Amino acid sequence: MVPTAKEQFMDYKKRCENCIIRQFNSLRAMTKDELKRVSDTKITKSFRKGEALFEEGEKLNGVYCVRDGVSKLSKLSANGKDQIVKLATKGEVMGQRSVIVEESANLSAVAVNDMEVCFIPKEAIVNTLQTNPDFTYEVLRHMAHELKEADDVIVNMSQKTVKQRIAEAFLYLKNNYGEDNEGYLNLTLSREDIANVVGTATESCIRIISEFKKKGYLKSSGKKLGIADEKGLQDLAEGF
Amino acid sequence: MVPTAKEQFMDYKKRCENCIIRQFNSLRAMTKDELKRVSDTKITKSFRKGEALFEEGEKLNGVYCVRDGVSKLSKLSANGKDQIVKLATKGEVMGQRSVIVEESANLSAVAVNDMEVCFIPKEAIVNTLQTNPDFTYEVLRHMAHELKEADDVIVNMSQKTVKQRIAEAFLYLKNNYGEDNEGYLNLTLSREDIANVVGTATESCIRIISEFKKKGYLKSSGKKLGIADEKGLQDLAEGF
DNA sequence: CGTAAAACCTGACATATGTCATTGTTTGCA
DNA sequence: TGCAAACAATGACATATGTCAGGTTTTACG
Repeated sequence: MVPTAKEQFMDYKKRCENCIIRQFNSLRAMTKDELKRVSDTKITKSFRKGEALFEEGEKLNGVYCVRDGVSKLSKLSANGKDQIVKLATKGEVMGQRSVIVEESANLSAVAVNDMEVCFIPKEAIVNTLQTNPDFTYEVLRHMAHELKEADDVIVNMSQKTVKQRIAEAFLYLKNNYGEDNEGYLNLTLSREDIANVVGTATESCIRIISEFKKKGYLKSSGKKLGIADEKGLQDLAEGF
Repeated sequence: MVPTAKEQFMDYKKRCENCIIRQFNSLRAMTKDELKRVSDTKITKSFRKGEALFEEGEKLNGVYCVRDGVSKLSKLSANGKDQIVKLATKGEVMGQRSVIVEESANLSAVAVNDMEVCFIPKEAIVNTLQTNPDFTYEVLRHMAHELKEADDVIVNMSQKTVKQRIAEAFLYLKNNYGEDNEGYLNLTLSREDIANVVGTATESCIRIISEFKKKGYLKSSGKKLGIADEKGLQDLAEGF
């Protein structure tokens, strides 16, 4: 009945109070007690590449905190195409918005690669929102930041050409997910996913990537892609 | 020295506590005392059509609460075109985001028609955010709603054709600003503004509006435009 | 009232982008 | 290991949209 040292250590690591991830999101504004409550109700889940964490229109009973892997948040448009609105990575919390306004999910979340996430039932969140103003304020600041980013995306989507947006997408991937020691991007998205991020047809996306490779902006090795001429891509994204 | 009855009435109307507008925004979550403080520091300002309330990049020292008129919130893109991200009407508060995250404004606000607004210095807002959780939560809910709308705009912008977006824009104008008793839209935007809302060239916008008139979706009388076939426009916007 | 500026309109044309069809290439899995 | 399914690539073509250039009409204002 007495837990072994190893068991104790595993338990320790699984507690939200000790989770490093939390430092990167609004949960850092929670008190020890609140975190304890969250930790007691949370469920760790795994998703394989391609699996959906939740679907557009679904009622969410909690939020998802990403421990590992990347998820795409997308919405199906009337013409049958998926538009990827955002990528969520380690440390990010998905589904906050829906839980706060008590609406069903506006976006679907699908794993881009294998993921490990913590599902936190909404009671713990709503409860804290009602009692801890610091937490509420932190969430508010975060949402304000997301809103700004969304506005910027709107401007890019409507004013930049597909070529510019694809160039930007690659710069984004490098800046947010980094590259390996040979200069290839750590996060590899399919051409279709990239097309869905920038809002274009897959074929157009493929063509432009090929062109970028030919012109020396991008390099490839097997399935991996890398940025060969960052300055060039930046100029392109700016419209030169 | 003793105020007349009329003066007293005017004073009464000018107080935030008695302002009907407030019912439509987060300020309704403020306490009597907080509203009193806001009312004591607020400044009523008028702007004529075309004047800027504030510009992108400017440090905002407060928020703007719209009492009358409409403002366009836009951002200049690299190619020199203005993208209108949002229209703000009676009851809406502009600049909240910037004040909350203490950043300079991400968008410019320009009066679409003559406006009357209340400028509320940020101290009153920040103060209330720190002391009144209900208010913070209300602002949070509002921002969450705006974020959802922004995500939807992203999807529309990247997946719908210009024609669909223009059709949508007119439906939006009707639903949000209504029409007069002859069926003409209450809010008249220039073709250029409409083009900047849907993210297209002014000429393309003009051409499509002409086409809509020819096909009987829209009607016009002088400068005013009206919706002649709502169902038709809806079908068009959906992609039929 | 008259004039300049702004707004609106239209045509001709170039270009970007989407669509469809086909083929080659990689991947995952039995 | 080999095969089917997913992914990537490419050509041919249609179409949507932007650009430039030149008009007309409306509006603002001295």
